Amino acid sequence: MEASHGKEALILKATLQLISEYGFHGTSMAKVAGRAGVSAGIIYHYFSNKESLIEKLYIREKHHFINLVTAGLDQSLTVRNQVRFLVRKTIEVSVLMKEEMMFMEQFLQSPYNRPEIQSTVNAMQKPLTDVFLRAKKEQIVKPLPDAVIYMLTLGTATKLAQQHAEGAVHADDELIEQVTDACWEAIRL
Amino acid sequence: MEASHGKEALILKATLQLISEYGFHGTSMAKVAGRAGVSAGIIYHYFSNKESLIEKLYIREKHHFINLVTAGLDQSLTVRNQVRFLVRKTIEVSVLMKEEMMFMEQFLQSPYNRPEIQSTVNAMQKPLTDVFLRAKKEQIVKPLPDAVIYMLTLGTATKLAQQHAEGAVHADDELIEQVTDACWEAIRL
Amino acid sequence: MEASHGKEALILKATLQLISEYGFHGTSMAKVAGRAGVSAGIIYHYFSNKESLIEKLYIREKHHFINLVTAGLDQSLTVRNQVRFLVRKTIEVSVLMKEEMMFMEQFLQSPYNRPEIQSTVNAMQKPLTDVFLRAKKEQIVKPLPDAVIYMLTLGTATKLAQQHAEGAVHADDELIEQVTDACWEAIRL
Amino acid sequence: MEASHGKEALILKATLQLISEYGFHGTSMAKVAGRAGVSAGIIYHYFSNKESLIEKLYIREKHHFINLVTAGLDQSLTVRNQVRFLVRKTIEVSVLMKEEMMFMEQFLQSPYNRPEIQSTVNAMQKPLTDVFLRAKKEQIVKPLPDAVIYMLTLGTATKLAQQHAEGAVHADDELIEQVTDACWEAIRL
DNA sequence: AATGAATGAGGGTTCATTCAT
DNA sequence: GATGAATGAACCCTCATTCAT
Repeated sequence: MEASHGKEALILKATLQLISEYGFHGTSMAKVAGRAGVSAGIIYHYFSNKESLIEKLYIREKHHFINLVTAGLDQSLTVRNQVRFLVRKTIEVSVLMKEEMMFMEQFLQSPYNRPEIQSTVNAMQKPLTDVFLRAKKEQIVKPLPDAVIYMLTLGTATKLAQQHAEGAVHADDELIEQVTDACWEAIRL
Repeated sequence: MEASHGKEALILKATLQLISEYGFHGTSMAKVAGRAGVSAGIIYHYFSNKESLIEKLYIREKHHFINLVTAGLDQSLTVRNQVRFLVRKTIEVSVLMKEEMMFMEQFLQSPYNRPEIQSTVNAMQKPLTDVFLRAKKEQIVKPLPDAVIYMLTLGTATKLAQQHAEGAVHADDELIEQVTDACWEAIRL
Repeated sequence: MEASHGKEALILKATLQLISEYGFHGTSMAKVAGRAGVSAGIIYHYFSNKESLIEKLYIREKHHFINLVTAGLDQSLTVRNQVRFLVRKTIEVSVLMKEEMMFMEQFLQSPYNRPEIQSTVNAMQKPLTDVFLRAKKEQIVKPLPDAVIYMLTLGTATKLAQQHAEGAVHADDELIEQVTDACWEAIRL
Repeated sequence: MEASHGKEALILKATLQLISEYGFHGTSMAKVAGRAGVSAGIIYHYFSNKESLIEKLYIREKHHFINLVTAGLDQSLTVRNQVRFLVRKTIEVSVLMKEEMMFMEQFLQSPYNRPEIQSTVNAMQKPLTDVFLRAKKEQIVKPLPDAVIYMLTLGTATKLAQQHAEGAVHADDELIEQVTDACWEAIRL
């Protein structure tokens, strides 16, 4: 019963791995099939084309990522602490989901990215962005454009995980706490 | 002698434009030749292959970028103000050099990037990184790993320019000053 | 027993429609299955392969077509009027059976056509060709090869229907009568 | 000097042969390359894609065909005799250009055919169609739609050549004369 | 120095057919 | 009888690179 969907999952997993390893350019449908242990043709049974395969993978991974980051978000905390929670969690989850993060970063700069996709993602991110909006409304963070606020916090968090993945730094608990501090200092009023 | 370098420059310029417009995947050697107004074959007279062409372009643009950012760096300023100068200048230059920035960002995540190239770049960046090292030594910024310090300042500065290029924000003088502040707050002790 | 033939008929009908709409090249077995509302696999229960499906469809449609054209052929008429009857009827039926005609025309020029199939068809056409043979024997039409006689009459009749289908002409009763005249003039002695 | 164009001609020739032998469906670009003795890639240096290759071939062959048919058309003849000349010549040329005729016939029913192409062809055919228009104006042929007139003459002429190619009849001088007669009888007033 | 024709491997995709269920 | 997932060969096309001119 889940065997029928097993193949679709294998294809998605293989795509994720290959793109994180070799990039979009180095990931052909034939390689995906090979890594997934299926024939090339069957991919088109589950996905209408390469673009659709990659889009669906992106949406799925982004969804998963957001779920992990917002899981355990405690609304009874102060907004300040909710912001810090989200930054810290973004780093932690990004560090753990190395392949997924590399894929998602690459996607953003690939020709597969389209405004409609980011609209979909923005809608999914609402639970997350709401916290930052509230912080701005309560005037505990600077009155900067939303995009700048996210860049200074979640963007930085993601970048730290990238540096960790590249081996440039080691993101242990202490460093994660320090960077969470730094992000907060960047936006606090 | 100059004529021959003229053609090399045309090729590099065409490559830069095309990659910033269409990405690596959408930039074939034939298109480069077409845009540069030269034959496809002659590219291989100046560059041994596509990889080499793109590497040389990256090094050249990075060099140019660093020169522009560090130009006018006043050693008589306080270290704090030198740091702020570099952050502000990084934003300003990045905003002006849109195509170059997009190319360099794409390069970093492309399969053309290699550790040796980043070593070369790191050497070029010494005048720039020295300022940050001094700031750390003088204990006016947090004792974070160098990579993290750069990420929180120059990385953020670059990212702001990207957002500006995408139209997500408008990087006017006021916003540039605010983000420079934010970066400084992130790393100051 | 009837239910099973119902599915076979659906498949044949879908094939006819699709080929008349999109041609042989644009008609995949998957599309046939979709249009017929059956699974792709079941087609191979009724037909051993695509070639066989198309052959059977051709024979069936040709048979149907000949039946319609020869229905009502009155042996008590003069041979001249029997010939004219057949020409007129060929035009009329062809105009009405647009899809079937387009399919049969395409079949003739496709790689699915084979001499054996035309032999089978020729046998079916005997009631029709007999009239022309008698006309030749009675020396009321020119002593041309049979194939030429058919070409000048039935071939032309079919072509008129094609032009009608393409919209190049409008085959109303008057034009049908005129072309019937023309065909007769072409072969009469 | 003509060597550079030699390859384009080889490709066109190979395409013509293969389509006349195996039809559109049986003629892959790889087979064309093989038959022409060139690599598959070079075809796209001369033609932007398969569609363009086939279109250009069709236009070229049609042009050639019309030139041969109208060559030697004597305006000092009576219109009746000019019509007969064109019919006879159409048969003769079609019989000689077997491959070209089969290709052109297949093209008409292929998905590569488009209204714009037929417009282009119609313009080329003007010297030919003008003769028939004059015959209608002089009221020596029936007042039938142009398309029907062409069908009854040139269409039939072409069909005879097809039958000859298939071996159904042998189009010798006598038969050609007889069919020319028949076509004339079909349309004369 | 310079051209652009030529190659051939590899790209994404389609499709007739098979087979476990 | 019936399904539709699965295969794999073939399809059209692109591209970095080479080489005769």
